[in-house]
Amino acid sequence: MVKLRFEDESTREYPDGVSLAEVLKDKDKRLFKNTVAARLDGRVVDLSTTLSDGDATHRVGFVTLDSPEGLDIYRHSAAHLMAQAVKELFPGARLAIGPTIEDGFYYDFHVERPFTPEDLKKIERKMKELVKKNIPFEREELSKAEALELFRKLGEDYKVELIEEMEEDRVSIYRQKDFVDLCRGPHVPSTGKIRAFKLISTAGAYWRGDERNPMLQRIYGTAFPTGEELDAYLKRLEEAKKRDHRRLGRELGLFSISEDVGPGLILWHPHGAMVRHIVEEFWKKEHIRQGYRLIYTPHIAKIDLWKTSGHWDFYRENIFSPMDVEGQEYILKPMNCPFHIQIYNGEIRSYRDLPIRYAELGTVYRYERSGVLHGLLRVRGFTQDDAHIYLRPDQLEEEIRNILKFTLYILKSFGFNEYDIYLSTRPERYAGTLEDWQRAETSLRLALECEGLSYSVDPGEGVFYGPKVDIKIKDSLGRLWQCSTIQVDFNLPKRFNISYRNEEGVPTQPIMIHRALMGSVERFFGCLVEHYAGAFPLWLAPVQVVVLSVTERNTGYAEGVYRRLVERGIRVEIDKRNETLGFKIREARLRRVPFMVVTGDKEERSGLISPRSREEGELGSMRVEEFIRHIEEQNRPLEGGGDL
RNA sequence: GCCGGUGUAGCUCAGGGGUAGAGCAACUGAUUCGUAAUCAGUAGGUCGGGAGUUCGAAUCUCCCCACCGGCUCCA
Repeated sequence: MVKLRFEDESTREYPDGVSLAEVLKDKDKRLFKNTVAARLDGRVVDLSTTLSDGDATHRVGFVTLDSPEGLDIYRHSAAHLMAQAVKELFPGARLAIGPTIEDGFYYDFHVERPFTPEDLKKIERKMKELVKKNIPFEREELSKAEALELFRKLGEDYKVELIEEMEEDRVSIYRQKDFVDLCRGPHVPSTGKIRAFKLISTAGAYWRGDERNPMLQRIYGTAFPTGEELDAYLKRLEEAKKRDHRRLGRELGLFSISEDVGPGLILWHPHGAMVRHIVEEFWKKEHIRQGYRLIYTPHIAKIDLWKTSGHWDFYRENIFSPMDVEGQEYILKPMNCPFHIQIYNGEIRSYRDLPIRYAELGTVYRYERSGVLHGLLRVRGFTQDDAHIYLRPDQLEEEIRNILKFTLYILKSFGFNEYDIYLSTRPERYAGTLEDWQRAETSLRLALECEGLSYSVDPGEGVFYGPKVDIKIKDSLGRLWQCSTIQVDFNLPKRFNISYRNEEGVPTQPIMIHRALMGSVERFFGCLVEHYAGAFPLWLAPVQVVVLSVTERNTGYAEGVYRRLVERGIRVEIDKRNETLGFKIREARLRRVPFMVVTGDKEERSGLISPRSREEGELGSMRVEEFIRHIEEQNRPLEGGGDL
């Protein structure tokens, strides 16, 4: 007999050899349909797992489709289903890996010819056939040697490679009829369990993500418990595309990229430029409040500066080719730091001067490979909201905490409350001493913890010159873009041999911190557009108010109202075209203007105006002064520009 | 850079070997209108660029360029 204790604390006994599926049917038949796996003594296992006598009582639970864990198992099984279909249609295909990802799964194959969109349809049809056949997922455990022999015989050399690197001596495989895959599992009981799925796209992907390896063909797909949920997901994707900053950038007159100018180079149109201007003004004001000194530096400089900094050695593939100036080589700057160092180095610094904080909206140019450009989010010329801080070791911890607070304050001011934080630690090749690194990593960690932030650690992903904290923001399709970055640098101070005089008057090397809060103005603005779906809050809106005349009779009155708003510094436009009010409102709404002011005969007679808000609709009639007060109250960053 | 896809009017898209179409936008005129599209007319394109096949190419082939989705890389 097997003794089981369920999650509801009830216990029951079953005969030896009972499977968890049978247990489930006995325990709760209704649950069966939605259950994909079981939890046995804390491990997630297949429902087909059989139990035999044991001294202890087993703890048993069930994993259902409505849990994230259950959905993940379900999607992983869908990936196997897809692989089975691919193998049936393309017997020469070799299997690589097929994990689940957020919202779906993929599988990588080595094939002679890349998949076409038609192939996807065929594969999808084959998957449906296999679902109808309701083929069981059968688990089998083998020794490593047996597994190697099996996959060698099958010609699955990627699997062989994976097994060879495994540390365990036993591995598990899953079979669906003739299809075999190396897999830890668990899986749903049979293909018939998989109900709603769709293959989304194909893409080339390097084996193990290394471009020196062969390129495999990846198929992305997704699966949901029901067709309705799948449709809802696909619809959500469509909706998200409407928030794409590239689309809104054109529709709202924010920016453009011209083939004649060159890829990755941004033309800021008046509305986009206005938002940028407001963002930059806010940024400067806040930096001055935080004790930064604003500086400006050139766009080109002699190449030697970059040789000294090490960028020419380490970063050359991203630097545009040098240009010849009177026999001297100059380059477009890919980074601002060497300039800031020059300014620091311009005079002798005392320990009393530190920390020195130089901030610049510094435009840099980097050669990015053509396939990686992406609207405003990945470009070849961009403006970093850069700063370099020179400080004594004893100041490191406090300064990092201040920077982190400042960063979060800036992000919050623009409405960003969701982001992913990463701490990247020491890589194999590094500059500076182990002690330096430990101190810097601890400071970064401590700062994150003091702010109560959850973060992931990217071990060994730090830059060679120091550890860093990055904050990434999601775009409308959930892709992450690194914006804020705080990097400790032990390298440049040494390379440029910068120093301050310590208390004994001895030249001492300061630590340098690079930091960008928004990352780059372009990327940040792109994220901002998607975050607000183009509907900027009042303080950022390029046009805050549009005055709408109802008929041509009212033009004069409308102009008067318009002038009064302009005089108060409100960003206002007037629409006195010979169009219906409905038409003008529609246009202003499509432009996401926060306020419209209707001025018709009625208003003219009473000397009032009828404002309409983007969010709340009609606000009723009021005096111009009252409306202005309303606007002025709301015309500020979300945090109100208060103290940190 | 690599894999796949796409490129037709300012925008969204149809057409698919016999020399180009719609809607919206633009322009002109009429209308003078009350909270998401008033009506009518006009104009607008060497079909991304180049080469080739052909009597004839926007359409077929090749090479480039740009964009889109991934991979790699990154703010």
